[in-house]
Amino acid sequence: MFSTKSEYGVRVMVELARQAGEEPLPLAEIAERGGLPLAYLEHLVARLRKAGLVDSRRGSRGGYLLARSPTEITMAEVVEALEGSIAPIECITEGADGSIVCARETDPGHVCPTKLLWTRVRFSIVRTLQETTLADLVLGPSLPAGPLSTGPALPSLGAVGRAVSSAS
Amino acid sequence: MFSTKSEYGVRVMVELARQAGEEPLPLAEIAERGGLPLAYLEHLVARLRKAGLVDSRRGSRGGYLLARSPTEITMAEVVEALEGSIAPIECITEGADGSIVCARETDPGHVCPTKLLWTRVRFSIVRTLQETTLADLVLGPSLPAGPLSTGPALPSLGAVGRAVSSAS
DNA sequence: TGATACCCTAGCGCCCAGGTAGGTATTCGA
DNA sequence: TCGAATACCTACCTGGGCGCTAGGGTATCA
Repeated sequence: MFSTKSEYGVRVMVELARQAGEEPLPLAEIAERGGLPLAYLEHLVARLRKAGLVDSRRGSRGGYLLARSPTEITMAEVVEALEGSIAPIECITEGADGSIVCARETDPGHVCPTKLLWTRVRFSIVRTLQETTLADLVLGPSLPAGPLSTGPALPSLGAVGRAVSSAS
Repeated sequence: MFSTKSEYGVRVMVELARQAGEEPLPLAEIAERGGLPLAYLEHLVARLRKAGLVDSRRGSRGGYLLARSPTEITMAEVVEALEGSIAPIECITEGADGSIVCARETDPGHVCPTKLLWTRVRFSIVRTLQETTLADLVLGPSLPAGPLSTGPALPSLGAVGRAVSSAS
């Protein structure tokens, strides 16, 4: 699924959001708070900057700031900046015109029977990422266990064969 | 994202669904039709069999059949059987009781600010996989662009929140 | 009795996520 | 004016896992 690029990158954004309106936050500070490797964060924050999600101030007393209000930054932007693109499976990509392209449908006339599935999955992921803003994460625990948050139940999943084997 | 295990495995299931009710379908036949490596498919179909999704007949004139009707087989079952678990990111797993566990929340009291995001994403993926049955893929293009399909529109946030909360 | 097909275990190569290293450029405070 | 602090850049390394192969064994049918 999503790599640690997204995991770390989102954490960086959350830290910056908590700093909002104040002085720029040095990356070393973020790395220390989260126990994350500084040198690696530099790569990630570079992507965020090129995507226009954060601004930077060089030199002493420098650091990073959000380029916009947390309410105007969606997780879709953040994750796409970090991962490069959002695709549930390799054979599915988004064309320049926004259409979904399946690598298995090279020769026209042959329809990929699984395209419907991956298109649906991709759509639901993108929609969720677009509907979640940075502000949602910062407000975080204040939410009284929101509709999508930590609820224990995934009702029918338990009925789905043996429930997740990897987690103990 | 999902690996080719899911990609190939779902294709195998679709081929079996198309054969439904008839004689068992040899794996070599499936491999040839899809241009997929036979020896690799054997690993995948073994998982599907252990998950109770397909039945097998050994010997000459043998092969594989669906264990149930295509309408009763969800993609959540198929993907979970193939991938082992469904998690958008490594630090998120599903506990035995169905609750979502975040590896970053080891010490109690410390709340992971990104858990909300990954929980939402995971939930939307699982829901989509559960709502899509094997029959949907076999019928394929006959569907008039269902609610989750390729439509460009992005509905409002509130709608999804409530829809999901009712499911739990 | 052979041919067909499922079934199991072991192992291998390549790619890349994840991280390190070392340098340069810019800004601030004293 | 200097040096500390910080962003910014390029190159490199490394382990693990995905995707696949190899080579058997075992059940069933003609």
